[in-house]
Amino acid sequence: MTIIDPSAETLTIREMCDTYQVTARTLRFYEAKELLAPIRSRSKRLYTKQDRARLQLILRGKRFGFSLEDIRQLLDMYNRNGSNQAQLARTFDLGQDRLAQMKAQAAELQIAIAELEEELQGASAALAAFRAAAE
Amino acid sequence: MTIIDPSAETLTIREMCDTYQVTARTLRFYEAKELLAPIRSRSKRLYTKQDRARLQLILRGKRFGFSLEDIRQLLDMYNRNGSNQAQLARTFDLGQDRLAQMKAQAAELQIAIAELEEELQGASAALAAFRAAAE
DNA sequence: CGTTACATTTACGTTAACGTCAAGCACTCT
DNA sequence: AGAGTGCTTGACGTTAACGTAAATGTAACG
Repeated sequence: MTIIDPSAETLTIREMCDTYQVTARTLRFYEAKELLAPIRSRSKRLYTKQDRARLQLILRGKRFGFSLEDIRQLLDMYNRNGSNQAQLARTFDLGQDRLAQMKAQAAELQIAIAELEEELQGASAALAAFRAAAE
Repeated sequence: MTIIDPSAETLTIREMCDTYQVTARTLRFYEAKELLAPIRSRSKRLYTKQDRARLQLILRGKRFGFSLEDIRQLLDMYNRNGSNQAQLARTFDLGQDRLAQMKAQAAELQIAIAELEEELQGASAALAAFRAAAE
């Protein structure tokens, strides 16, 4: 028999919005894209702990510029959804590719940071000269 | 005979496309957005060495997810366009902010890389188990 | 039972960064 | 002169990730 679990730590859509700084539209949009699947209590959405974990992963993915479609596929891996070997192998490969991309991006980013710092050195010197002249 | 224009320090739009792997539409689009300003030889665009340098900066900026509008502002800094102190100071601040953002992004990226690597460890182990069972 | 306060669905609007025609010059070769 | 090619300027189309508005539902409060 299925117990309804009164201690259900579920959040309403509004509580989710406040907690994670997203709009209700965003949550429904993610659901439409099959990134989330909250339970429904008579036409209302209820977000479980798993839903919240998924949302956090989604938001983290977005911070790195991954598309929602990318994220949807990555979520499968994080969930070890790959119940069969072929599926698991595919998501594994996908993760490998992504990892390589991220490392490349990190390397480029380091270079860009160094270059920008150098630029700012020059700008800083120019500013100092200006201020000295304004004396 | 066709003169090859020995002093040709300029490239046509097509040569630019081939050299930098962008479409003509893209180059015209950047021009409309005031990121580029090639000279015109009787209704035709000619790209100078400076134009090419700018394009390279644009493309590099894009690789890091900067918007074209962001890039347009950064170009001002790279060009030391800030002929007056106020302008220079503003672009300098803009660069500072950008640098901070990039460093934060780099830090987050490192964390994400570590996490993803860990995930892949698990997935790899699961795959190995599968293959062993298939023996 | 009416009002207030959110929820939900449906659907059109928005922005960025181009893609994709369409129609017309301007050459150059034949 | 005619044909072909490349370049030009519109101008509408496209995708992602939501925003925003309208119409409707429902739950709790007094």
